[in-house]
Amino acid sequence: MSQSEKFYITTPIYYVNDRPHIGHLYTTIAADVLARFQRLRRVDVFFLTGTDENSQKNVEAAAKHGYKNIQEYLDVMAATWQSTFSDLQMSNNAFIRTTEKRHRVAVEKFWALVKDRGDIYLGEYEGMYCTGCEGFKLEGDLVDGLCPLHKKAPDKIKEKNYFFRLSAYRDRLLEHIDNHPEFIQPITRRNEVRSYIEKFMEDVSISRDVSSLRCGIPVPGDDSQVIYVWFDALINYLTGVGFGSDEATFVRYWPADVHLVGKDIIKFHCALWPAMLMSAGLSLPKQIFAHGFFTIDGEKMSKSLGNVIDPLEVVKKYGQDPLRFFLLKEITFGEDGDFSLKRLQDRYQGDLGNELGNLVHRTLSMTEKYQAGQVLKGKNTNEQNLLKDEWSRYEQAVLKLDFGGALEIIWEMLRWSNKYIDEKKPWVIAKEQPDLIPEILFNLLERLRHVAWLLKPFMPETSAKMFEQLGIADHEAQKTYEQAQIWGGFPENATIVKGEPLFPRLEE
RNA sequence: CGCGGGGUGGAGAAGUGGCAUCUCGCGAGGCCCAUAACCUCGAGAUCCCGGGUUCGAAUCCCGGCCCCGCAACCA
Repeated sequence: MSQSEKFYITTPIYYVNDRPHIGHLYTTIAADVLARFQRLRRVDVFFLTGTDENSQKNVEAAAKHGYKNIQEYLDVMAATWQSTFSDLQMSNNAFIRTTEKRHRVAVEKFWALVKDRGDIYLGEYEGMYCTGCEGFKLEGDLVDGLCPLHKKAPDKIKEKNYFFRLSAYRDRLLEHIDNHPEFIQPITRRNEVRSYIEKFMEDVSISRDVSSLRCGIPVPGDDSQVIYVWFDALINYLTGVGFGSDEATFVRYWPADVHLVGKDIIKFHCALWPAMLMSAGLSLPKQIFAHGFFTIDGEKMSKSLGNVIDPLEVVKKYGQDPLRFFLLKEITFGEDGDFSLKRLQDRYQGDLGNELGNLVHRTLSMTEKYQAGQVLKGKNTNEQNLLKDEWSRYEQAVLKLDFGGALEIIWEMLRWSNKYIDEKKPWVIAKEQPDLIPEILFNLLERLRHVAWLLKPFMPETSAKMFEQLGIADHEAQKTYEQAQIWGGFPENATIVKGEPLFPRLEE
């Protein structure tokens, strides 16, 4: 927990063939929470996200949107993604685009390392190519030997490609996975990857004929070939921290502490990528954590169904914190789940409005009413630490990426407070034993101070508002993570600023 | 036998060898500081089915049934 400790976290880089939807935000928000949590602990964080621009998909999207110049389209879309993330106050330190010069330099450097190792060879890629799909098909894709989409037989095509000797790393990969249980999480993904490596993994083609691909980084020394998108894309994690351009930064942050990915791309991240790194003689990321996918009201999210949710629309109505809260509380991180605006509404009103917002509001109201807004310490105030092990349980949950569990601990604290008010009945005490009021209110306010701290990574706006309303924003900003945890740290004679309820009821 | 996820009170989920948990909803009561918010109590579950292992299974094993992803935009 010092500045010498570092934490490097990444999200996948996203295709820019469309605008960001709620699923992209899910991954990015999770990474943002971890980044903010580590910063809270004063760890030196590097949080990277970005866009994958050397993809045929993007070329097609550019054409569809009427762009003649692909780069122009990529620039517009990359800007859209960046502004969406910044509108949602993602705290990434950098945003990588794979069409940047520095990335090309990094990829070339990486290619050379792998080539020097002897892991790149020229081979022949033989496949069934459907001209309708403009893509290769596998046996299993075909129905009666025909492309199910275009109802015609694919052409057999032979193409010269460069191959990466992936299979040579089978044993080393399995050994690494077995010796590092934390490497692939959750466990179910580890098993999945393990069996893939053991039974199916083969050498992979890592280039394409330039004539069939109108984008990408040329193979060094062979302009007739373009580097395959995944081989190029994975290297972004190196480029982002300076590989090939800023050695000091690279040495500082690599290897990554966590690659956050969706469950669809684990094979690339857990097999291909580590093997590439082994080949290049670089160290492996410490962990790859795969989250699940969610459906929308029980149905798969898809453009054709028209149920794709624009995060900006949700944020416009509820604010970004409720969205963050919902995604991380409602859906167990690492498993599949379901997103529903109805349940988002329920949680907004229940968990946020009633349990949290109303608690803050009623506590502040009583402080105003009984103590003219002043925070006082009662005689016994500091002698009873009313916290147990919330901070350490919370910390352990976040480190396991059990976001729901971490939030649950905070909500236990809120329920404790609501119950405490009910049992203590300050409105009675105020009349009968007014000298006991300061202690009761202090216990409530102090607990809210802790809650505001714990909410910081999850709901940064709400946390900031709470500190403001409690009248301790400046005071708390001076504290270290360790100081914040000490019971009784609420400054005496602070003046609360009641303000508006945190999560006002919304018209349906 | 392509790969994977899942089936837990009315709804949504957690739990993955030891008294079945949480949220919402429902019923009854309490409270009046508060955003008709808060607190308490209650009803409601053959933990998909059938075998097995075990002192003990929602949890492990075997066999079924059913749902859902991936192979087509899509984290």
